Amino acid sequence: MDIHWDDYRAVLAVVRRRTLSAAAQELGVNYTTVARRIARAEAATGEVLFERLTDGYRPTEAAHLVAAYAARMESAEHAMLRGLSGRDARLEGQLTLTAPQLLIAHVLAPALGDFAQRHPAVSLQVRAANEILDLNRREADIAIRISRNPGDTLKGLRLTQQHSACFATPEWATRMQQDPNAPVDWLLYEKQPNLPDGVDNIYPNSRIHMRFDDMVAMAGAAQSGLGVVRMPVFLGRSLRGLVQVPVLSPQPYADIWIVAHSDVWPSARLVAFRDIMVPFFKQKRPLFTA
Amino acid sequence: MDIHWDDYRAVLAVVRRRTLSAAAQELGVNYTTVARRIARAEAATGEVLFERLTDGYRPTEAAHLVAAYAARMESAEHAMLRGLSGRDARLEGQLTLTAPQLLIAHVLAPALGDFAQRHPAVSLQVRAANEILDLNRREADIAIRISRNPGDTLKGLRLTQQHSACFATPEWATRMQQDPNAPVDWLLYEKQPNLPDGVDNIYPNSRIHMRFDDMVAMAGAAQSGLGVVRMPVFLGRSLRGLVQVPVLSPQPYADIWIVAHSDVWPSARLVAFRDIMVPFFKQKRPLFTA
DNA sequence: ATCCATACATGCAAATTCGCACACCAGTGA
DNA sequence: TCACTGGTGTGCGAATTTGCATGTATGGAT
Repeated sequence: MDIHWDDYRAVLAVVRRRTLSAAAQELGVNYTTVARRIARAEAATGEVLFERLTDGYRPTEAAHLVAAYAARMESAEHAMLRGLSGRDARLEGQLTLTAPQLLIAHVLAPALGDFAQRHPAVSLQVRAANEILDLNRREADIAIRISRNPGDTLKGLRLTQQHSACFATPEWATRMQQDPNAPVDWLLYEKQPNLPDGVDNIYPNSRIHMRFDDMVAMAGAAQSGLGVVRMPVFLGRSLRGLVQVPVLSPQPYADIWIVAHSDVWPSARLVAFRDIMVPFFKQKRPLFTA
Repeated sequence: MDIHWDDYRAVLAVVRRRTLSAAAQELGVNYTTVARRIARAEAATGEVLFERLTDGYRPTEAAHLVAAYAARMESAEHAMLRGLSGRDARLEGQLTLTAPQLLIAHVLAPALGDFAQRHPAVSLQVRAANEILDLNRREADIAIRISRNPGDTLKGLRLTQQHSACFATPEWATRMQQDPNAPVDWLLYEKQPNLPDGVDNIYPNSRIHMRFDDMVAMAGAAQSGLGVVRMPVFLGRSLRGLVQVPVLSPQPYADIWIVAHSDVWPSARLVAFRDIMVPFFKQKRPLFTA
């Protein structure tokens, strides 16, 4: 058996990324190295794994087979790393947190500072991602998420419930209070593409003014007076220049969870992190609810 | 991620074999290389994986964890290799067969010669093993086995049924025929440690003379006149100087199967091999049954 | 038509990895 | 006691692997 397991990994990377260069970037090596590993893998398996095209490597059926099993090997590796991480009793090294940008900026920051101060040997890496990172693949060790349930293979604690409400500049608020028939411009978030329930009844002249794929941008727009936004109350209350608009009562919003893969959940670093976050959110609860 | 997958493989090998040297042999590299890979794995995982003792490496708990997942990676690799092998349509390269020593020697040989002649580009490797090789791990591609069922994850065809009977030198046969009360010495095979059913009634002066763990040795003993042996009829009929002893009627014996892992089953080489073996055994069937 | 970005192939020098030789240690049997 | 076996650690030169620089091809934008 004269094949390196890392050669399988190269096949997997090229099947995924379709070019040597992209695969090389993924693997953190030079692309010529990837080319050579592919060549070795082909020699060892006795199969042609890729068609060399001018715009990339096109995987053959055999390469897909190899890649499928290499992916299994990779997920075994991830499971191993999670297992090692989970039984790690040291309060040192790295800890990667992912959380929504705005939650970090407006709520979490002091708690993170507290954690860093209490555990100076742990270097905290914060990934303020809009997308959901894959905790299986250890893109982060732990996540704070706004969602209805913690996730599938993940373990989680509910940090707090939340309400949402509608916010805008004081001018909008006054206008809406004085004349429900005045036109109301709404700013909508991509992921919640409809007007809040009941708005049409109370403000019949509502219109959808803009749609955003980004909360920060949308909040900025609201602050500039472009319209009314439904958002979690913690956010509306934290943003300078916004007030809650009347009439529409706050509604339940997705809860805030702290989640991690069950394998890494017991690690000392995560225990320490939760020990700070849970009381922190308990104390901050009024900020999140109406 | 700066760890080589082959380092995991080194950890697995050392956990299995307990010494660097043995692991190195398993991996086909120098033992110093294994030592260095272990060191790298420890650096990468941040865990102490082995206690360096004077008589070997003693795995820590962390090493067992790593090894467990590395074993998963290994079995994924084996599955991959089986998959590649199974879709291989070429009638060239290597084909490893395992079968019981005596079956090869006394029955199979001409069929193997036939195969080699018809498919000269396939180099047939024969492993006449007494133990059962692991087809999952590709210790052989295909096996001919004497057993009651083909096996668990394996696919198989029944080549023939079999009978067993009792054989000895003609002297024994004559003596037993003339005087059922004469003492009869039996040679027993380790795996069938009791006298054949009914023997005590017919030959009340039977005694267990010797036990063997090896069929070849036992057959040789029978040929030298040391006693009576129950064996498959094909074997008794093939061995010079033995005759079937009277009175005891032939009994059903475990069937002969040709088995392979279902992944490799469809490969051209295995198809070709079965295409020779199946008719061969059909034609030879009288040899196996009473 | 030309330029540019992006892809792969290849030759060569640098860096890394590997195997060998030797040193050392512990246990075992003569 | 002493040789011997079977284990590990280390230094050094050889072999392998890697990265860089350069060359070539192709498709799209100007």
